Amino acid sequence: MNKKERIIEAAIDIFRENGIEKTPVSSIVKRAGIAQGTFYLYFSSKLALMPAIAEVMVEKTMAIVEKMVDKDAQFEKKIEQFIDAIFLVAHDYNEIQALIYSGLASTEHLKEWETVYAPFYDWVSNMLMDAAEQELIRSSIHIERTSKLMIGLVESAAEQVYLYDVTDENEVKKQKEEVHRFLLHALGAQ
Amino acid sequence: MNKKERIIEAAIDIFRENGIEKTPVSSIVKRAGIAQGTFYLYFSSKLALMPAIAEVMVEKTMAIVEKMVDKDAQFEKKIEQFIDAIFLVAHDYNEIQALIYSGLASTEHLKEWETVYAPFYDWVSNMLMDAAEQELIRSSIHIERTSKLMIGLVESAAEQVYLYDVTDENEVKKQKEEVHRFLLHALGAQ
Amino acid sequence: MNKKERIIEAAIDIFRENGIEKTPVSSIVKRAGIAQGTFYLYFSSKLALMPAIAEVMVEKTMAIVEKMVDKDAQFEKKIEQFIDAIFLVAHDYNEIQALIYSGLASTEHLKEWETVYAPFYDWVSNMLMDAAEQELIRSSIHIERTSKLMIGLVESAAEQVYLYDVTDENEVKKQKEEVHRFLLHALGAQ
Amino acid sequence: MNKKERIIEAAIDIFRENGIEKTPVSSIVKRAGIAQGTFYLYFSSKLALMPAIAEVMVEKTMAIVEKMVDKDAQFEKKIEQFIDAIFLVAHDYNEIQALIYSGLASTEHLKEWETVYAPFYDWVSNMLMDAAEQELIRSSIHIERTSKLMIGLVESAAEQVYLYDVTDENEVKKQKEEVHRFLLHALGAQ
DNA sequence: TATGAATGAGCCTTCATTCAT
DNA sequence: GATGAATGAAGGCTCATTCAT
Repeated sequence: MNKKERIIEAAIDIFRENGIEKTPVSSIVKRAGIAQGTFYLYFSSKLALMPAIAEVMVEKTMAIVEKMVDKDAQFEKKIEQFIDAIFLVAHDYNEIQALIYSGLASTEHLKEWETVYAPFYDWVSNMLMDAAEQELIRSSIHIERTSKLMIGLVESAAEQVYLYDVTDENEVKKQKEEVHRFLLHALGAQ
Repeated sequence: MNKKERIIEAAIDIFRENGIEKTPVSSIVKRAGIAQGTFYLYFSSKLALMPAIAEVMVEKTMAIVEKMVDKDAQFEKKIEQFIDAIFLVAHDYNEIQALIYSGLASTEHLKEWETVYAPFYDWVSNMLMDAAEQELIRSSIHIERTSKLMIGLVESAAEQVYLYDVTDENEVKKQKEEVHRFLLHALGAQ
Repeated sequence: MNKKERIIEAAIDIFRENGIEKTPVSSIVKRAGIAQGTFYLYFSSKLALMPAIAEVMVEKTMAIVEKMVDKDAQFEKKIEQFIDAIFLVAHDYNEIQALIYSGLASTEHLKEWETVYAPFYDWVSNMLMDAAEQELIRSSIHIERTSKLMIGLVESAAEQVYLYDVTDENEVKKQKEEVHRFLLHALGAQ
Repeated sequence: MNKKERIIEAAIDIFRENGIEKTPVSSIVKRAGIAQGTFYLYFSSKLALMPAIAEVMVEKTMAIVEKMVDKDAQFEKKIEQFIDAIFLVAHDYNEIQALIYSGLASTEHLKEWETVYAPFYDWVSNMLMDAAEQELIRSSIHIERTSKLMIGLVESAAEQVYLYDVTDENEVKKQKEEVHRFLLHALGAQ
């Protein structure tokens, strides 16, 4: 693995453990096994790391979603699998997820983040579009807007569960079911 | 206004302007018009300020929501007003909101935050309960869980709009309408 | 002695030993017997120290000049004493002198430096004016300009001697005499 | 042009723009169009570059002086042209000049610098010697010493003008005239 | 209670220099 | 000779916190 990737992976790891603001560059480079100065060969500043991390996080998220959602399943099932996937990501990348959506990172990179997120929004949009063509969801839906609402809903639901160290699996299951029902009704799925 | 309140108000003001991590205690006390050392008479550390801020923020949020949502309006209208209120709060307290939900503040205070948020969840729960009693929403709803989902949905929708400096009022209006439709369907409102 | 003065004196001392660019703030504060952070209570940056140092240096220079130049001596004698004084200062504050005239310090403070130097220029101007009134020097002299030339001449002469670690006292004496003759002729002194 | 020369020229250029201490080796090599490591094939350190620069600077200075001072002109005219030349150099190479005379560069290379400057001192000495032989200047002059005084005088006069961003051409002209008169009298030129 | 000068640990960043290719 | 990625020591500066008054 090249140095740049090692920096990003190391940063994600430590950010998950200690939070972002509390993580000095020195920790990142130590974990990455490189010298302090090397960091700045690849990123102009600590902040410039963020878009790269967001990108990797989106890739990870999409990989999990694509793996868990069965292309050929029924729509209801797909939604269930989608929820499972998002909850899994939220569970594993609690801190990072929070960062990415919180906008706490410098506003200078916000524009880049939209670009970075585009593929994920597109993926959900496509799923909705298929459903719309098959008339499985209500016709009044604006696909792009709704795809974002859907992602926001499920992610915030997952965060609510995991942010407070919920370890009761049953509680998680019930939350997922509630989201599932909520979402299916929202989409007007029969 | 006593010193403690002045500290909190000053902190909220500057956090909105400069972000939280970039706001030193020295700025807060300057704005509050007190001495540096005085801060520590009221808060044991900079971090200990956060729950107090969250509390005030929730109070502000509830004040706005209660003011904007007409108790006697029809359910659909109430939902619309609720969305308007949350969007307004998100617009004015972008950065703070982000903090509160992101859990970026020390995990030590997370428990307190749940307590702090309780009244807001209760308020929404009550609104849903009324609607449930009048059979205005589907019976399969779990009130408490759904109240959180609802808040999460609307807040994330608002953030998606305001995070990226959207100034196009028409765009905001469309987003609100989409959320409205989405939410009414989710609740099974006739 | 208060902290600000201690910083300035410490800085002058270490600058003389190690040069300016090679002196870290940490050395200055250690010598001054204060904490690193305290430095920044009195000077906004390392560079902001320079005008204060220049001021102290000018004060030191003027103190020596005023002490060594006998108000009631004859003009020729006064010039001799003036040269002695400048050579003494140059000998003791080699490095600092170099700094002050080299303009290596940030151009941002150059304007302040002119102000700082003003009293020294004035002092020499007054000496020349007295001589002019008594018709001891040529009438074609522009007092202000010439006072600066005179200072520049003597200081550069002293630097030429001391910059290269000249320890031969006889050599120094001859240089002084040459400057004396050069200067008296330049001024058209009879 | 070979690499060594390219390094020197590049260094002089950037030093003039940004100052010496603020110029990293990386900038020099970039401007010179060579690799970072290549620098150290020609100079053992950044500091070792200084004598080479001084040498080139002296060459440039002498080239300008020799070009501007008319060998066959009258002595008074020659002095005027000499002053013009030094002012021109000071104007163009402000920062570098300062370095060279300030001794701020490592004292380890000071000896070399004297050698480097020798030809310039010799040139002025020769001019004075010619004048002395023709009895155009006072006989009490010690040629070598006076040549250095003369250079010191004119350069400090030029620095005083250009250090403070004087752009008023008339002011510069007056300063030159004052120096001219001052110097002619100092030399006892009829 | 209130003050605010003082502290000093710790962070981000720069940059001269090295060395494997 | 030439390269340029990598190094890591060092420096300027910030800021939460303390404490004598």
